[in-house]
Amino acid sequence: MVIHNTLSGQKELFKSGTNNVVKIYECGPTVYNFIHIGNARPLCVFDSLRRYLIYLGYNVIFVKNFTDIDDKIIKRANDDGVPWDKVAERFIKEYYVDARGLGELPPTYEPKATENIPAMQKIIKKLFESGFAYEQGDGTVYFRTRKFANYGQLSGMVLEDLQAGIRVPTNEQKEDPLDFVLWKVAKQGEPCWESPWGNGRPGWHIECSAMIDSIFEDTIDIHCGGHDLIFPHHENELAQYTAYCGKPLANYWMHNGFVTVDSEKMAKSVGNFFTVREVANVFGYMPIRLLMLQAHYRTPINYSADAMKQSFSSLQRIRNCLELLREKEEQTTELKSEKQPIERFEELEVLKNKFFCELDDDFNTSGAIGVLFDFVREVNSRLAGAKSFEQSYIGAATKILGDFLEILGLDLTEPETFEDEQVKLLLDQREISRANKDFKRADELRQELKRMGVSVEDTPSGVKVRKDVGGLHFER
RNA sequence: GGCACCAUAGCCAAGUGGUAAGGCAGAGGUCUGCAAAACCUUUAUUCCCCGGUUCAAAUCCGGGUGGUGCCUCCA
Repeated sequence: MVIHNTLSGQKELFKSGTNNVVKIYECGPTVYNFIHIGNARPLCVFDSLRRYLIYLGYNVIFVKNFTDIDDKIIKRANDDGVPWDKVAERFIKEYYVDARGLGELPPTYEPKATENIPAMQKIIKKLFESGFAYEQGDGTVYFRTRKFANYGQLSGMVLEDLQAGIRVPTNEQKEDPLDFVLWKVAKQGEPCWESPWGNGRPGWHIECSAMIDSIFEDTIDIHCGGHDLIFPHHENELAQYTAYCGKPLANYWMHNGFVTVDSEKMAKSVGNFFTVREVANVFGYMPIRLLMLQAHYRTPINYSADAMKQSFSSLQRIRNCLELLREKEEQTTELKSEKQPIERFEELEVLKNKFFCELDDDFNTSGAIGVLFDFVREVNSRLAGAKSFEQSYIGAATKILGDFLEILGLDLTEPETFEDEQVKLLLDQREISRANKDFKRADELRQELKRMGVSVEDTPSGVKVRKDVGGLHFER
């Protein structure tokens, strides 16, 4: 497998650590709000990467943190009039709802910043000893950026070309405008922890370095996150970690492209964001996941309600194929009592190999999904034309398709349910009309159901009901 | 100013030297009471523009055009 390493700017052959262990760290959310569609992208992409590595037989240790102390959390707490830790607690809970909904496997470890303060202080102390850290009068501690020779190696930035303060006013306290905060002095009424430099709280960048150090105790294999984290966040993490222990922080750096709205970055600060929750309430979680994986992870994705509809419809095609396989499977087991061993079918094996070739090339999920649809066509056409059901073919196809979906994290097992009494009533009425050969009335009822977002199919094995994309409206 | 990135059909989107995957939407056909699903056929003589290299370019090189991100909040 080759992956694009931000550090080198090139695709590199992926090599794991000893004993097939792969250590991955993803920068997790700052928990001050619901996650938005943009946040969903690294979540889906790197979860699928993890799933693929597991499939390949690696022992993956996956760590994702919660930034549970931060300016924005404090602000939200003040705005809402609740304690800051209650804000964090609340949105961690909400995060879990969305993360599990999107099909993320629970990370191996989910450290919280507030539970790793000693680990951060340990690093800062060491940086003081080696002269990389300095304290200003009020108790704020900074990192001496220019002392770290390789600063800029990840982002390709050259110190002289950086325009400090172009976006945020520079701080006069710093020796150099490019220095960044390791430890912030506590302001009146803000949460704080004791430290040798007085009461305060950690800077943002130190959190991740410290959590990686305390959990992995060594260079990790893959560090991933959004493209916007390359500079300064990951650059700073890398600098302070290497200054601290002399080792690289990660062997491979992977960064996903943005989700945009009208070609503009989706961000909470811009206000053009859609939360995962509100979109999932209309379309469901899996169409969001498919949308995230349908483009290569490094290219931008433009979010729109139309894109969600397309994704929803695409997913139905896969779901139909799964259901077809399931139905045929049920029919065959009636004919044959003994399970046959899974055979290999040349045409299926070819597609299976193509699928993995795509993923092996810088985790090209877009190409892989293209192969998945080729696979769906192959299965559909084979089963549609089959006079007698071939149990071994169905078994093989079900297994391979199941593996594809497992790797992509697309869970289509949940049946679509219609608890609506009105829907049930109309369906019953339609069946009565059909039984009486009153097809005009039956067709009217089908039209009415469609307007309600329910599509009705008459099949030899009975009436099939499902959500209709025409019934999905996303309004703000 | 520096760094990074993007432009492929009505829409979404792979493809980085060998003659344009896949999905959605549309059209015609098979099947169906009619539909739907599924299958078959069909939808880009061409990949933002202009040069160049090559037997061969969406792909490499040079120059444009349009758009985006980062430069201490950000996935």
